[in-house]
Amino acid sequence: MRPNKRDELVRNALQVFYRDGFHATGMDKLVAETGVSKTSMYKHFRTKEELIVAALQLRDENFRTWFYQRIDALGQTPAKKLLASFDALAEWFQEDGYRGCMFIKAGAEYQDKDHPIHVQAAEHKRLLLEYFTDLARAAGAADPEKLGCQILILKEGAIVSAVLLKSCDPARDAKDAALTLLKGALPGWEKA
Amino acid sequence: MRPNKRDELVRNALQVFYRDGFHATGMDKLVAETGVSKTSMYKHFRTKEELIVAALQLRDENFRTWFYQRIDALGQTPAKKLLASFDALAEWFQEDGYRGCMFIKAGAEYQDKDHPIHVQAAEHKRLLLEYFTDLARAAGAADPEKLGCQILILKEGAIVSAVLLKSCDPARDAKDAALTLLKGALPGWEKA
DNA sequence: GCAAAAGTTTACCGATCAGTACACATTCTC
DNA sequence: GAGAATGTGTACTGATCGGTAAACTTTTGC
Repeated sequence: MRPNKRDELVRNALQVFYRDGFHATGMDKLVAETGVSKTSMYKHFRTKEELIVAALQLRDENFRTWFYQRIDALGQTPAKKLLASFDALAEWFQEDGYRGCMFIKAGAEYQDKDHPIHVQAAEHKRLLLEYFTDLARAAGAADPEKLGCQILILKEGAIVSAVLLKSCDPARDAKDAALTLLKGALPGWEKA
Repeated sequence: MRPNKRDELVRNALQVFYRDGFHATGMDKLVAETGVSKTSMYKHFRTKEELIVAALQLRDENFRTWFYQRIDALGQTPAKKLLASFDALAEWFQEDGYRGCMFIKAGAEYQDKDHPIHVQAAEHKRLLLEYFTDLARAAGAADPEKLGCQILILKEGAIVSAVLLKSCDPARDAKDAALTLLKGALPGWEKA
């Protein structure tokens, strides 16, 4: 097991950054919480920034793998998969440690558009947009770019609302909205 | 001019927090950028946290006042006002200093739901939800709570997407989505 | 079994963090 | 014009920030 400690470090650091935020997490806290010595950390990553980027890359991989798998399991056709996205989101929102989207938070803490961390966050959203757009195209939408973007907007809005609102059910309402959009965009398609 | 410096402090601190973030903004930077001495700051606010809460209260007042005014100017009926929200958002997104929603960022940096800063952010979203729900009710929606929440989800999603996506136009796509939702929710209503 | 790679502990660096103490200046109220 | 707010600059606290140095221990490959 050669690249062991490095991966373990990134995996554990990811949890801490997600739970506590980026600026609020110091390297000393990471030493305490990951069990990896500071010297080792700086042997693998030259700066805290590089460690954050690595954590975001892992998060992107983990999240999209999980998300796509749940969608495939919950929806059988492209159109139904677009809808099923929101069922997957509902499952996520109910998890104990749910704290919103790590990439929205990364973009919020590192706002400079050229900053590597911001770039990494933007790339995650680009990949999701591509995924939804591909599904919309496969479903036969006349304007898959627009429908894909709208589904993404609903997803991001639901994620934010699930953090900051207590009096409504964003996953359900976003899903219903998506259903309405699908009915409008997919002429020959009715009823989920 | 009695309560002068305090308001000036909050007004300037608001700009810095919005531009640079909360954890990333130290009190010394605020001294340099607001021209208010540290001693004075701590005479008005016992902690940095209290200053942030005051800045968020001002931001809430400023933003909602501006937002509601633009909506009233751009839309004449309740339904058209709901649509016009996204025209107002489009104007905001195009501003030079646009850096997303300050309350989403506040909620992202202070994730504990009981934290005063998080509470303040949630309150802002609650007020917006109430506003949209009232408009949906006035427009004659059968389920104004749901429609209001969906409009809010579209708004939050557009705000986030306007920060992290470069290849699409979230304000336009969200507006089109809102139009589709309105057509579905308002039986006797057609064409904006 | 041996050497190199990878990891560890401990102590440290200068800078910055939020927050305070104190002595002095300005301004408002009456 | 006196007293009370309200403001200021400067210097400071102890803690923490990101990052480094050096000496030591464990694991790994061959």
